[in-house]
Amino acid sequence: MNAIGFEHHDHATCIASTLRLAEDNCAQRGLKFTPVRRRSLEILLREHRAMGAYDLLAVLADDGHSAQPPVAYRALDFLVTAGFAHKIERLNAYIACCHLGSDHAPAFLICRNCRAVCEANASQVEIRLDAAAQAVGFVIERTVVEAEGLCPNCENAA
Amino acid sequence: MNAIGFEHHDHATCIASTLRLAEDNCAQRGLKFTPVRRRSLEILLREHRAMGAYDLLAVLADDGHSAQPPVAYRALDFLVTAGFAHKIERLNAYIACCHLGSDHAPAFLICRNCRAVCEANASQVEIRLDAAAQAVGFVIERTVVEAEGLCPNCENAA
DNA sequence: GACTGAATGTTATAACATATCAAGTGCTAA
DNA sequence: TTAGCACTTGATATGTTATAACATTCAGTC
Repeated sequence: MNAIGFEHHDHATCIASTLRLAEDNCAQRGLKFTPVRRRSLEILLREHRAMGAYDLLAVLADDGHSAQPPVAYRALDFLVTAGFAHKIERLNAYIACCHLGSDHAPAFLICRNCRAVCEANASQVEIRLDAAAQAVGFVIERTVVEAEGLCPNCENAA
Repeated sequence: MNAIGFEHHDHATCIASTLRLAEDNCAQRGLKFTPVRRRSLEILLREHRAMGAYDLLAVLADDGHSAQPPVAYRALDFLVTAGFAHKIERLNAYIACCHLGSDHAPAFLICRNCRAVCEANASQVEIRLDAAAQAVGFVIERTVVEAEGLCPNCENAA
């Protein structure tokens, strides 16, 4: 399991390359990467932390887009379904995917202080859970793994 | 990892014994197991599935209790904090704990069709996640593990 | 141009959760 | 015994998250 998320990086490049990846991915799969969807992903990437649907909506509104809730929820639904973003259930918030392109089982480390979110790989966790599920005849379709605590920055500050 | 939840059992006994356990537990720890709190746990135990706060509230109201949201949320907060119930983040709902008394890391198998919830033990999952977190300097305080899919009953019905 | 299906616009409302302040309850220590 | 304190409950209001429902637009295709 590896984890990326609390350290700094070249953000402008990261945004641009991820958007391009998403574009290609949509082209391949015949999905429509419309302006609102593209812009929504860009906003999530720029923030690089969990955003509520209404946070996203506010930014979209500043852009001059229609500012009704369904606009944000539809865009988020598209991004999540396409695998470009994840929902953080614990926060009722959304975050751009760090591993776009690779089929993966995400796990999240969520700082309860600053809301920073780090996406890790949970494939091993999932395998383990899957075995337990099979034992009782349960068929897993999706798994949520979210750990809440303190990130290195907040831990040190405390 | 073991899992209890989709099979039948002696429900009346299960409710009574769990309530007694909770009572004893509160006495030991100096917590107040007030009527609303006791009744809330009893309702959750009786349902034996994830209930929304407003579902609980409706039942409390039928009892003649005050029917304002804070009543339900306070009771649920007490039960969750005391370890007598868990919140299912995926459903924004609450369920009575199956392993009352034992300090445990819960994992849930959630049926997307009938909302049945099975509580499993996720201690091994947690150990694994904890190792990954330490690698990036993250301190885990609580872990949410929720798998969504189809329970045996719904799987067979489909 | 007319049909079709997907995406978007718009209004309204459902569902989930908390802030705040007032009032009651039970303990304890002067 | 009663004054003070901590905690619980009552009540009102409001904040936050999410979706239902229906109208409209738009791109692709026949």
